[in-house]
Amino acid sequence: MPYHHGDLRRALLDTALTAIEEHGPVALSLRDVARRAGVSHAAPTHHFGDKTGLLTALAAEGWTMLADALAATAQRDPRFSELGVTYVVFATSHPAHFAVMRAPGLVRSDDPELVAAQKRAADHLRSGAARHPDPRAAEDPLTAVAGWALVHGLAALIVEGSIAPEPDVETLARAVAGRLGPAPVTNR
Amino acid sequence: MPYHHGDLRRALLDTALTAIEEHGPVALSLRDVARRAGVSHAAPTHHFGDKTGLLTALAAEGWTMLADALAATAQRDPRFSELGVTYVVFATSHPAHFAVMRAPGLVRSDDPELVAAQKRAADHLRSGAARHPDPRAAEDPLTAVAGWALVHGLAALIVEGSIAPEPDVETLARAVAGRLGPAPVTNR
DNA sequence: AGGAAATCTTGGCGCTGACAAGATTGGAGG
DNA sequence: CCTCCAATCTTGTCAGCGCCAAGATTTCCT
Repeated sequence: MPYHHGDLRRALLDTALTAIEEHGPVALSLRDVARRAGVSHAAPTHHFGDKTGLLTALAAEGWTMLADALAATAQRDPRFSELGVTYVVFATSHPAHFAVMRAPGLVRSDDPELVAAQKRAADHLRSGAARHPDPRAAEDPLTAVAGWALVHGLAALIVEGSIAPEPDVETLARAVAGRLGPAPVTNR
Repeated sequence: MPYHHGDLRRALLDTALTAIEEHGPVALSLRDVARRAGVSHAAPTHHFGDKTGLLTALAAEGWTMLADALAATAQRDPRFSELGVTYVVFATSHPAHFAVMRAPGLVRSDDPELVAAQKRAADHLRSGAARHPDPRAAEDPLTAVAGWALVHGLAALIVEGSIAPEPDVETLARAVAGRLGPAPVTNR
Protein backbone atom coordinates (compact mmCIF):
# COMPACT_ATOMS: atom_id res chain seq x y z
CA MET A 1 0.00 0.00 0.00
CA PRO A 2 1.85 3.06 -1.19
CA TYR A 3 1.74 6.28 0.76
CA HIS A 4 0.92 8.07 -2.46
CA HIS A 5 -2.16 6.77 -4.14
CA GLY A 6 -1.58 7.66 -7.75
CA ASP A 7 -4.88 9.33 -8.55
CA LEU A 8 -6.63 9.67 -5.24
CA ARG A 9 -8.62 12.66 -6.44
CA ARG A 10 -10.34 10.66 -9.18
CA ALA A 11 -10.83 7.71 -6.81
CA LEU A 12 -12.49 9.98 -4.25
CA LEU A 13 -14.81 11.43 -6.91
CA ASP A 14 -15.85 7.94 -8.01
CA THR A 15 -16.32 6.78 -4.44
CA ALA A 16 -18.44 9.83 -3.73
CA LEU A 17 -20.59 9.09 -6.79
CA THR A 18 -21.46 5.58 -5.63
CA ALA A 19 -22.16 6.87 -2.12
CA ILE A 20 -24.48 9.51 -3.56
CA GLU A 21 -26.28 6.91 -5.64
CA GLU A 22 -26.92 4.96 -2.46
CA HIS A 23 -27.96 7.67 -0.02
CA GLY A 24 -28.31 10.93 -1.93
CA PRO A 25 -26.02 13.94 -2.07
CA VAL A 26 -27.22 15.44 1.20
CA ALA A 27 -26.24 12.40 3.24
CA LEU A 28 -22.76 12.34 1.75
CA SER A 29 -20.02 12.24 4.39
CA LEU A 30 -16.40 13.06 3.67
CA ARG A 31 -15.26 10.61 6.32
CA ASP A 32 -17.35 7.86 4.77
CA VAL A 33 -15.88 8.57 1.35
CA ALA A 34 -12.40 8.43 2.87
CA ARG A 35 -13.16 5.14 4.61
CA ARG A 36 -14.50 3.57 1.40
CA ALA A 37 -11.43 4.73 -0.49
CA GLY A 38 -9.16 3.34 2.22
CA VAL A 39 -7.50 6.60 3.20
CA SER A 40 -7.49 8.77 6.29
CA HIS A 41 -10.40 11.00 7.17
CA ALA A 42 -8.51 14.17 6.25
CA ALA A 43 -7.30 13.08 2.82
CA PRO A 44 -10.31 14.47 0.92
CA THR A 45 -9.81 17.89 2.48
CA HIS A 46 -6.40 18.18 0.86
CA HIS A 47 -7.81 17.62 -2.63
CA PHE A 48 -11.05 19.56 -2.41
CA GLY A 49 -10.61 22.01 0.44
CA ASP A 50 -13.91 21.12 2.00
CA LYS A 51 -17.09 19.16 1.42
CA THR A 52 -18.55 21.85 -0.83
CA GLY A 53 -15.39 21.66 -2.92
CA LEU A 54 -15.91 17.98 -3.63
CA LEU A 55 -19.55 18.49 -4.55
CA THR A 56 -18.68 21.48 -6.72
CA ALA A 57 -16.12 19.38 -8.57
CA LEU A 58 -18.77 16.72 -9.17
CA ALA A 59 -21.26 19.31 -10.42
CA ALA A 60 -18.72 20.81 -12.81
CA GLU A 61 -17.89 17.33 -14.06
CA GLY A 62 -21.57 16.65 -14.59
CA TRP A 63 -22.19 19.81 -16.62
CA THR A 64 -19.08 19.05 -18.67
CA MET A 65 -20.29 15.54 -19.43
CA LEU A 66 -23.73 16.89 -20.33
CA ALA A 67 -22.25 19.55 -22.61
CA ASP A 68 -20.16 16.88 -24.34
CA ALA A 69 -23.20 14.67 -24.82
CA LEU A 70 -25.19 17.58 -26.26
CA ALA A 71 -22.35 18.40 -28.63
CA ALA A 72 -22.19 14.81 -29.85
CA THR A 73 -25.96 14.71 -30.38
CA ALA A 74 -26.00 18.02 -32.24
CA GLN A 75 -23.45 16.63 -34.66
CA ARG A 76 -25.45 13.45 -35.22
CA ASP A 77 -28.96 14.92 -35.46
CA PRO A 78 -29.57 18.67 -35.79
CA ARG A 79 -33.15 18.59 -34.49
CA PHE A 80 -33.69 20.51 -31.28
CA SER A 81 -35.89 17.82 -29.78
CA GLU A 82 -33.00 15.37 -29.91
CA LEU A 83 -30.98 17.65 -27.66
CA GLY A 84 -33.83 17.44 -25.20
CA VAL A 85 -33.76 13.66 -25.36
CA THR A 86 -30.03 13.70 -24.65
CA TYR A 87 -30.58 16.03 -21.70
CA VAL A 88 -33.17 13.80 -20.05
CA VAL A 89 -31.31 10.59 -20.82
CA PHE A 90 -28.19 12.04 -19.23
CA ALA A 91 -30.10 12.98 -16.08
CA THR A 92 -31.61 9.52 -15.64
CA SER A 93 -28.45 7.60 -16.52
CA HIS A 94 -26.22 9.74 -14.28
CA PRO A 95 -28.50 10.34 -11.32
CA ALA A 96 -25.70 11.13 -8.87
CA HIS A 97 -24.22 13.82 -11.08
CA PHE A 98 -27.62 15.29 -11.88
CA ALA A 99 -28.67 15.34 -8.24
CA VAL A 100 -25.60 17.37 -7.29
CA MET A 101 -26.08 19.65 -10.30
CA ARG A 102 -29.59 20.66 -9.33
CA ALA A 103 -29.57 20.39 -5.51
CA PRO A 104 -29.93 23.81 -3.87
CA GLY A 105 -27.11 25.02 -1.66
CA LEU A 106 -24.73 22.11 -2.08
CA VAL A 107 -22.16 23.69 -4.37
CA ARG A 108 -20.29 26.97 -4.78
CA SER A 109 -22.40 28.21 -7.67
CA ASP A 110 -19.88 30.94 -8.55
CA ASP A 111 -17.06 28.45 -9.09
CA PRO A 112 -15.41 29.42 -12.41
CA GLU A 113 -15.11 25.87 -13.70
CA LEU A 114 -18.72 25.12 -12.80
CA VAL A 115 -20.01 28.32 -14.39
CA ALA A 116 -18.05 27.68 -17.57
CA ALA A 117 -19.27 24.10 -17.91
CA GLN A 118 -22.89 25.10 -17.33
CA LYS A 119 -22.59 27.91 -19.85
CA ARG A 120 -21.23 25.49 -22.42
CA ALA A 121 -24.25 23.21 -21.99
CA ALA A 122 -26.63 26.18 -22.16
CA ASP A 123 -24.97 27.39 -25.35
CA HIS A 124 -25.55 24.04 -27.02
CA LEU A 125 -29.23 24.31 -26.16
CA ARG A 126 -29.34 27.86 -27.46
CA SER A 127 -27.84 27.00 -30.84
CA GLY A 128 -30.07 23.92 -30.96
CA ALA A 129 -33.14 26.10 -30.45
CA ALA A 130 -32.05 28.22 -33.41
CA ARG A 131 -32.51 25.10 -35.55
CA HIS A 132 -36.14 24.58 -34.52
CA PRO A 133 -38.20 23.30 -37.50
CA ASP A 134 -40.66 26.17 -37.14
CA PRO A 135 -38.89 29.36 -38.25
CA ARG A 136 -41.05 31.49 -35.96
CA ALA A 137 -39.68 29.49 -33.02
CA ALA A 138 -36.14 29.30 -34.38
CA GLU A 139 -35.69 33.05 -34.49
CA ASP A 140 -37.18 33.69 -31.05
CA PRO A 141 -34.57 33.77 -28.26
CA LEU A 142 -37.23 32.59 -25.82
CA THR A 143 -37.31 29.19 -27.49
CA ALA A 144 -34.00 28.25 -25.90
CA VAL A 145 -35.20 29.29 -22.46
CA ALA A 146 -38.46 27.40 -22.81
CA GLY A 147 -36.67 24.35 -24.22
CA TRP A 148 -34.16 24.29 -21.42
CA ALA A 149 -36.93 24.65 -18.86
CA LEU A 150 -38.96 21.90 -20.52
CA VAL A 151 -36.24 19.25 -20.50
CA HIS A 152 -34.76 20.29 -17.17
CA GLY A 153 -38.16 20.08 -15.56
CA LEU A 154 -38.96 16.75 -17.16
CA ALA A 155 -35.64 15.31 -15.99
CA ALA A 156 -36.17 16.65 -12.49
CA LEU A 157 -39.70 15.30 -12.18
CA ILE A 158 -38.65 11.89 -13.46
CA VAL A 159 -35.72 11.70 -11.06
CA GLU A 160 -37.95 12.83 -8.18
CA GLY A 161 -40.40 10.08 -9.07
CA SER A 162 -43.22 12.56 -9.76
CA ILE A 163 -43.53 11.43 -13.37
CA ALA A 164 -43.18 7.84 -14.52
CA PRO A 165 -40.88 7.45 -17.55
CA GLU A 166 -43.32 5.54 -19.73
CA PRO A 167 -42.97 3.78 -22.02
CA ASP A 168 -39.32 4.61 -21.54
CA VAL A 169 -37.24 7.69 -20.87
CA GLU A 170 -36.17 8.27 -24.44
CA THR A 171 -39.63 7.94 -25.99
CA LEU A 172 -41.24 10.15 -23.37
CA ALA A 173 -38.53 12.78 -23.69
CA ARG A 174 -38.87 12.83 -27.47
CA ALA A 175 -42.62 13.26 -27.27
CA VAL A 176 -42.44 15.99 -24.64
CA ALA A 177 -39.62 17.86 -26.36
CA GLY A 178 -41.71 17.89 -29.54
CA ARG A 179 -44.42 19.90 -27.77
CA LEU A 180 -42.32 23.03 -27.87
CA GLY A 181 -43.64 25.46 -30.44
CA PRO A 182 -43.59 29.14 -31.40
CA ALA A 183 -45.48 31.78 -29.49
CA PRO A 184 -49.22 31.59 -30.26
CA VAL A 185 -50.46 34.14 -32.78
CA THR A 186 -53.37 35.16 -30.57
CA ASN A 187 -52.19 35.81 -27.07
CA ARG A 188 -55.58 36.40 -25.57
CA MET B 1 -42.64 32.00 29.91
CA PRO B 2 -45.06 29.09 29.98
CA TYR B 3 -43.82 25.55 29.91
CA HIS B 4 -46.33 24.84 27.21
CA HIS B 5 -45.90 27.04 24.20
CA GLY B 6 -49.32 27.09 22.65
CA ASP B 7 -48.47 26.25 19.07
CA LEU B 8 -44.83 25.33 19.11
CA ARG B 9 -45.20 23.17 16.03
CA ARG B 10 -46.27 26.13 13.90
CA ALA B 11 -43.57 28.32 15.44
CA LEU B 12 -40.90 25.74 14.63
CA LEU B 13 -42.07 25.51 11.03
CA ASP B 14 -41.94 29.27 10.63
CA THR B 15 -38.53 29.49 12.29
CA ALA B 16 -37.25 26.75 10.00
CA LEU B 17 -38.54 28.64 6.97
CA THR B 18 -36.61 31.80 7.80
CA ALA B 19 -33.50 29.74 8.54
CA ILE B 20 -33.84 28.00 5.17
CA GLU B 21 -34.25 31.33 3.41
CA GLU B 22 -30.96 32.42 4.96
CA HIS B 23 -28.76 29.37 4.51
CA GLY B 24 -30.63 26.86 2.37
CA PRO B 25 -32.43 23.66 3.36
CA VAL B 26 -29.28 21.54 3.49
CA ALA B 27 -27.64 23.71 6.16
CA LEU B 28 -30.74 23.59 8.35
CA SER B 29 -30.00 22.53 11.91
CA LEU B 30 -32.65 21.34 14.34
CA ARG B 31 -30.69 22.74 17.26
CA ASP B 32 -30.47 26.11 15.56
CA VAL B 33 -34.21 26.14 14.93
CA ALA B 34 -34.79 25.27 18.58
CA ARG B 35 -32.43 28.04 19.71
CA ARG B 36 -34.18 30.63 17.54
CA ALA B 37 -37.57 29.54 18.83
CA GLY B 38 -36.30 29.72 22.41
CA VAL B 39 -36.89 26.09 23.31
CA SER B 40 -34.64 23.20 24.22
CA HIS B 41 -32.65 21.33 21.60
CA ALA B 42 -34.89 18.28 21.81
CA ALA B 43 -38.23 20.04 21.47
CA PRO B 44 -38.41 19.72 17.66
CA THR B 45 -37.87 15.98 17.88
CA HIS B 46 -41.08 15.58 19.82
CA HIS B 47 -43.15 17.30 17.13
CA PHE B 48 -41.50 15.93 14.00
CA GLY B 49 -39.71 12.77 15.03
CA ASP B 50 -36.51 13.72 13.30
CA LYS B 51 -35.02 16.27 10.94
CA THR B 52 -36.52 14.57 7.89
CA GLY B 53 -39.91 14.80 9.56
CA LEU B 54 -39.70 18.58 9.84
CA LEU B 55 -38.60 18.95 6.23
CA THR B 56 -41.31 16.57 5.07
CA ALA B 57 -43.92 18.63 6.90
CA LEU B 58 -42.62 21.76 5.16
CA ALA B 59 -42.71 20.06 1.76
CA ALA B 60 -46.27 18.88 2.30
CA GLU B 61 -47.25 22.38 3.38
CA GLY B 62 -45.62 23.78 0.26
CA TRP B 63 -47.48 21.44 -2.10
CA THR B 64 -50.72 22.22 -0.30
CA MET B 65 -50.18 25.94 -0.67
CA LEU B 66 -49.31 25.49 -4.33
CA ALA B 67 -52.39 23.37 -4.95
CA ASP B 68 -54.54 26.02 -3.29
CA ALA B 69 -52.98 28.75 -5.42
CA LEU B 70 -53.58 26.72 -8.57
CA ALA B 71 -57.18 26.13 -7.58
CA ALA B 72 -57.73 29.85 -7.03
CA THR B 73 -56.16 30.71 -10.38
CA ALA B 74 -58.19 28.09 -12.23
CA GLN B 75 -61.34 29.68 -10.89
CA ARG B 76 -60.27 33.17 -11.90
CA ASP B 77 -58.83 32.40 -15.35
CA PRO B 78 -59.38 29.07 -17.08
CA ARG B 79 -56.38 29.33 -19.40
CA PHE B 80 -53.71 26.69 -18.86
CA SER B 81 -50.87 29.19 -19.20
CA GLU B 82 -52.14 31.08 -16.18
CA LEU B 83 -51.69 27.97 -14.08
CA GLY B 84 -48.08 27.95 -15.22
CA VAL B 85 -47.66 31.56 -14.17
CA THR B 86 -49.06 30.73 -10.74
CA TYR B 87 -46.67 27.78 -10.44
CA VAL B 88 -43.58 29.86 -11.17
CA VAL B 89 -44.72 32.82 -9.10
CA PHE B 90 -45.28 30.50 -6.15
CA ALA B 91 -41.78 29.04 -6.49
CA THR B 92 -40.09 32.44 -6.56
CA SER B 93 -42.20 34.00 -3.83
CA HIS B 94 -41.87 31.00 -1.49
CA PRO B 95 -38.26 29.99 -2.13
CA ALA B 96 -37.84 28.11 1.14
CA HIS B 97 -40.87 25.91 0.55
CA PHE B 98 -39.95 25.31 -3.07
CA ALA B 99 -36.36 24.44 -2.21
CA VAL B 100 -37.51 21.76 0.21
CA MET B 101 -40.09 20.49 -2.27
CA ARG B 102 -37.56 19.85 -5.01
CA ALA B 103 -34.35 19.05 -3.11
CA PRO B 104 -33.32 15.43 -3.57
CA GLY B 105 -33.15 13.22 -0.51
CA LEU B 106 -34.34 15.71 2.08
CA VAL B 107 -37.86 14.40 2.66
CA ARG B 108 -39.69 11.10 3.09
CA SER B 109 -41.15 11.07 -0.39
CA ASP B 110 -43.62 8.30 0.51
CA ASP B 111 -45.19 10.34 3.29
CA PRO B 112 -48.99 10.06 2.83
CA GLU B 113 -49.71 13.73 3.45
CA LEU B 114 -46.93 14.79 1.10
CA VAL B 115 -48.06 12.41 -1.63
CA ALA B 116 -51.65 13.57 -1.34
CA ALA B 117 -50.74 17.26 -1.52
CA GLN B 118 -48.50 16.74 -4.51
CA LYS B 119 -51.19 14.73 -6.27
CA ARG B 120 -53.69 17.51 -5.68
CA ALA B 121 -51.38 20.04 -7.34
CA ALA B 122 -50.73 17.66 -10.23
CA ASP B 123 -54.45 17.12 -10.72
CA HIS B 124 -55.02 20.86 -11.05
CA LEU B 125 -52.38 20.97 -13.77
CA ARG B 126 -53.97 17.98 -15.48
CA SER B 127 -57.42 19.49 -15.61
CA GLY B 128 -55.89 22.79 -16.66
CA ALA B 129 -54.18 21.10 -19.58
CA ALA B 130 -57.53 19.75 -20.70
CA ARG B 131 -58.57 23.40 -21.23
CA HIS B 132 -55.71 24.16 -23.61
CA PRO B 133 -56.91 26.52 -26.39
CA ASP B 134 -55.73 24.09 -29.08
CA PRO B 135 -58.13 21.10 -29.03
CA ARG B 136 -55.40 18.78 -30.31
CA ALA B 137 -53.35 19.62 -27.21
CA ALA B 138 -56.32 19.64 -24.86
CA GLU B 139 -57.28 16.05 -25.59
CA ASP B 140 -53.70 14.72 -25.35
CA PRO B 141 -52.79 13.45 -21.86
CA LEU B 142 -49.15 14.30 -22.57
CA THR B 143 -49.97 18.01 -22.49
CA ALA B 144 -50.26 17.93 -18.72
CA VAL B 145 -46.92 16.17 -18.35
CA ALA B 146 -45.18 18.58 -20.70
CA GLY B 147 -46.83 21.57 -19.04
CA TRP B 148 -45.81 20.47 -15.58
CA ALA B 149 -42.27 19.85 -16.77
CA LEU B 150 -42.15 23.23 -18.47
CA VAL B 151 -43.15 25.30 -15.48
CA HIS B 152 -41.34 23.16 -12.93
CA GLY B 153 -38.14 23.44 -14.93
CA LEU B 154 -38.54 27.18 -15.43
CA ALA B 155 -39.11 27.69 -11.73
CA ALA B 156 -36.12 25.52 -10.84
CA LEU B 157 -33.77 27.26 -13.26
CA ILE B 158 -34.86 30.70 -12.05
CA VAL B 159 -34.38 29.74 -8.41
CA GLU B 160 -30.97 28.22 -9.21
CA GLY B 161 -29.99 31.45 -10.91
CA SER B 162 -29.45 29.75 -14.26
CA ILE B 163 -32.13 31.86 -15.93
CA ALA B 164 -32.71 35.53 -15.19
CA PRO B 165 -36.40 36.38 -14.62
CA GLU B 166 -36.62 39.20 -17.18
CA PRO B 167 -38.44 41.46 -17.49
CA ASP B 168 -40.09 39.93 -14.45
CA VAL B 169 -41.14 36.52 -13.23
CA GLU B 170 -44.77 36.80 -14.23
CA THR B 171 -44.17 38.07 -17.75
CA LEU B 172 -41.47 35.52 -18.46
CA ALA B 173 -43.57 32.68 -17.10
CA ARG B 174 -46.56 33.74 -19.18
CA ALA B 175 -44.46 33.87 -22.34
CA VAL B 176 -42.79 30.52 -21.69
CA ALA B 177 -46.01 28.78 -20.70
CA GLY B 178 -47.56 29.97 -23.97
CA ARG B 179 -44.97 28.00 -25.92
CA LEU B 180 -46.66 24.72 -25.10
CA GLY B 181 -48.46 23.34 -28.12
CA PRO B 182 -49.86 20.15 -29.59
CA ALA B 183 -47.67 17.41 -30.99
CA PRO B 184 -46.31 18.45 -34.38
CA VAL B 185 -48.12 16.92 -37.35
CA THR B 186 -44.90 16.02 -39.08
CA ASN B 187 -42.51 14.37 -36.70
CA ARG B 188 -39.54 14.41 -39.04
C1' DA C 1 22.46 14.70 -2.82
C1' DG C 2 19.53 17.71 -0.54
C1' DG C 3 15.98 20.87 0.27
C1' DA C 4 11.40 22.31 -1.08
C1' DA C 5 6.81 20.95 -2.23
C1' DA C 6 3.22 17.81 -2.55
C1' DT C 7 0.69 14.13 -0.44
C1' DC C 8 -1.36 11.79 3.25
C1' DT C 9 -1.92 10.74 8.57
C1' DT C 10 -2.80 11.70 13.38
C1' DG C 11 -5.02 14.29 16.86
C1' DG C 12 -8.41 17.27 18.48
C1' DC C 13 -12.34 20.78 18.79
C1' DG C 14 -17.05 22.23 18.57
C1' DC C 15 -21.32 21.15 16.52
C1' DT C 16 -24.99 18.02 15.18
C1' DG C 17 -28.89 14.42 15.24
C1' DA C 18 -30.77 10.95 17.90
C1' DC C 19 -31.96 8.59 22.03
C1' DA C 20 -33.23 7.98 27.03
C1' DA C 21 -34.98 9.60 31.20
C1' DG C 22 -37.03 13.05 33.93
C1' DA C 23 -39.75 17.43 34.92
C1' DT C 24 -43.88 20.17 34.08
C1' DT C 25 -48.42 21.01 32.55
C1' DG C 26 -53.34 20.52 31.05
C1' DG C 27 -57.37 17.77 31.00
C1' DA C 28 -60.68 13.98 31.83
C1' DG C 29 -63.14 11.24 35.18
C1' DG C 30 -64.40 10.28 39.89
C1' DC D 1 -61.54 19.24 44.37
C1' DC D 2 -58.44 15.81 43.43
C1' DT D 3 -56.06 12.23 41.17
C1' DC D 4 -54.13 10.15 37.50
C1' DC D 5 -52.78 10.06 32.74
C1' DA D 6 -51.21 11.72 28.50
C1' DA D 7 -49.04 15.33 26.17
C1' DT D 8 -45.39 18.55 26.16
C1' DC D 9 -40.88 20.13 26.95
C1' DT D 10 -36.06 19.70 29.36
C1' DT D 11 -31.67 17.75 30.64
C1' DG D 12 -28.04 14.64 29.83
C1' DT D 13 -25.44 11.78 26.87
C1' DC D 14 -23.33 9.50 22.81
C1' DA D 15 -21.25 8.66 18.37
C1' DG D 16 -20.41 10.83 14.01
C1' DC D 17 -19.37 14.79 11.39
C1' DG D 18 -16.61 18.92 9.14
C1' DC D 19 -12.79 21.42 9.74
C1' DC D 20 -8.23 22.89 11.40
C1' DA D 21 -3.35 22.24 12.94
C1' DA D 22 0.73 19.66 13.12
C1' DG D 23 3.51 15.92 11.78
C1' DA D 24 5.06 11.98 8.78
C1' DT D 25 6.20 10.30 4.21
C1' DT D 26 7.17 10.57 -0.57
C1' DT D 27 8.24 12.85 -4.89
C1' DC D 28 10.28 16.35 -7.57
C1' DC D 29 13.59 19.77 -8.91
C1' DT D 30 18.15 21.48 -9.26
